[in-house]
Amino acid sequence: MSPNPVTDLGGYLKEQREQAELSLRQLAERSGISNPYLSQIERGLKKPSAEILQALAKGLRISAEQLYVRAGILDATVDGEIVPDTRRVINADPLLTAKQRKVLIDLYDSYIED
Amino acid sequence: MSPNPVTDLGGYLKEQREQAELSLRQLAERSGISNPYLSQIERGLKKPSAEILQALAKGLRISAEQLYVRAGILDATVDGEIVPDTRRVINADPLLTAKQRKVLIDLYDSYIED
DNA sequence: GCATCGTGCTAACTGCAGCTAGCACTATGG
DNA sequence: CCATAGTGCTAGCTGCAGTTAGCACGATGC
Repeated sequence: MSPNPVTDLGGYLKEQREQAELSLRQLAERSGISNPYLSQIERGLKKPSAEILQALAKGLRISAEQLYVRAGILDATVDGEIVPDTRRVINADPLLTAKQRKVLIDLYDSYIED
Repeated sequence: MSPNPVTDLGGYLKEQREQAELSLRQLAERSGISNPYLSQIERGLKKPSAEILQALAKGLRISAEQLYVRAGILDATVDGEIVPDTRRVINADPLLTAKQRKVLIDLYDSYIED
């Protein structure tokens, strides 16, 4: 599935941070937490609360649910969970022209097809 | 949408507990937490972590998501949503890296913003 | 009367999340 | 060569989540 089978929350966070090209301090400031604490979270020395995870998700511009699942406080897709299929949503977006849809879908496919 | 306009987490928990006809100690034991602490949570004196909420949800046989929303660590949104917001779906897609998300979002924005 | 069992609550402690201050290191560049 | 600005990390503290021990009050029952 995922290109990198990261199991731990800290490693996942670090990976996301680096892919977003943010330094520890930058992400910490954007998330409103201290940089030493973020460092400790990434190395698995401290485990953050849901509030912190929410703030980090915001700072990383990703959804909090993902982090909750990683942190083990949300079960991944238990009850008819709505994990919307991105391709379908793009295809159904009325704000896009057919051509734009195709570009986005092609780009998206190039990302997820490893 | 919600049948009962309970605003506070503690009151909501107490309500759920009483509807399940459980005493403080019973729910506390089923959830694996101490009864004084549960008492303080219900009266709003302490605010529980996500782990505790998860345990309480299990003890009450309700979904953790509801409690997370009450606790303000999850945005209510999702299930009532009719037309999913493309930007959000892209941002929440676990198959994408942060960088890829950014590219897609930027491209998407360039399409719809004009 | 007084055991005793159930209810929820208070008091007081422990552990750890999350903080501030500051260190060590590597560029840059004057 | 030293300044200074960036990186991540360690040390040490504070606040509060969550604990155990035990209190006060009502029911039941002998």
